[in-house]
Amino acid sequence: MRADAIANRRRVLAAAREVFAEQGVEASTEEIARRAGVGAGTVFRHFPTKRDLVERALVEHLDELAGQARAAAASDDPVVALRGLVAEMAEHAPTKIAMAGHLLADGGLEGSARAAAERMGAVTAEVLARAQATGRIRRDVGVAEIHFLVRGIAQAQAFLPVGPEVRRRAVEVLLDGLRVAPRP
Amino acid sequence: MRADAIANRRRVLAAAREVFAEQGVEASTEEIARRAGVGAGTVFRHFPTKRDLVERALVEHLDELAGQARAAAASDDPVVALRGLVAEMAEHAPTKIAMAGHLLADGGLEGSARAAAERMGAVTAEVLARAQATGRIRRDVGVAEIHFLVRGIAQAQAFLPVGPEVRRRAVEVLLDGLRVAPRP
DNA sequence: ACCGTAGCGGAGTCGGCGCTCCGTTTCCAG
DNA sequence: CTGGAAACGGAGCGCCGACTCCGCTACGGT
Repeated sequence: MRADAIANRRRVLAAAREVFAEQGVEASTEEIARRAGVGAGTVFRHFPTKRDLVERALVEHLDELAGQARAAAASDDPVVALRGLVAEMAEHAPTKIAMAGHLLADGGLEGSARAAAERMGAVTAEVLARAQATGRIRRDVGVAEIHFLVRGIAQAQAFLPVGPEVRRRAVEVLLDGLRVAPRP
Repeated sequence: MRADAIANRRRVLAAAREVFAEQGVEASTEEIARRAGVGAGTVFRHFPTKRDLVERALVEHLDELAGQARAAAASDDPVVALRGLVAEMAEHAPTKIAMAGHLLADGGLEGSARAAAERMGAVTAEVLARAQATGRIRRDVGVAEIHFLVRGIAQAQAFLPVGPEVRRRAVEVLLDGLRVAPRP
């Protein structure tokens, strides 16, 4: 592969992530081409369908998130790690969610996207298990519930942007709900 | 207005709600016309733009929800009423959310849709205030946080359908988080 | 430096959807 | 019953976005 082709591919992917974050997955391919400084043809040569482009962008997003989560998992207090993971996901997930939604609406997650999602799930599972081992986090929730709740928070902001305090308090409520609850 | 026109209008609106619930707001107007057993022209005579159709469907949805919420508010225990409201919203809101999202992406909520949303907010505020008055629900959350969290749960299911137990547990976590929390 | 070819650009094609137009049908007042 | 207005149906228009095609550009091995 020629050097300029590699560079262009990278620029297209970067532009796509930018545009998807700003305008959602509905953004036109031409806008991405413009942002990347290439022609539409070039975009389609590197990513034959829009789905391929979204999929690749999602994989990069997920892997970055998983990386951050692994870093958070290194924290001494597993409960703090869980809090950090949830807060991080809640803040940065909206774009990712939109992309996953687009793929799901178009044949379901497949191949690399599914693999990346599973890597992410594995990290979450590890952090959650360690937090539960301290006895301070309720044991009747699993990765599914965590992802569900976080996906919710992320999604909710994507639709109707909301002040950072509201989001913070919402995350707080979620985290309190995850503690081992006193049954009144 | 002629009798058949009134009947057709109702059939179109009913079909629209059905189709939006099944396929999302992206569904084509023609599908709605087919389902209603009328021509495309008829749909557009009653609802000059797709936006009008979505808006009208959303208002009906919101008012039904508000009605259910008012019924729940009549419960003896205000905390039970809050639980009922949250559970109800979480289960039936996905379609509503999608419609609101579509309107927002196209100029924001306006007129009747905004009014209906405010009616819904008023009911939520009342239920929440009464629950907080018992001293069992934390006072640092407002309607914004409640709607935010519920919107999240609704949204999350719309994207990636999830078993009813997962949703139930998620709602449970949310509700536990809303209690006055012991600070460990 | 040279030239074969990988790669590029962007005008053009195709399909889908919102919306319009008008000849035809249906309702109902007199 | 009947005339005229109200309402209907669905072919057609215009636009937009995904994707293709091909003449041109410029990279890089020799």
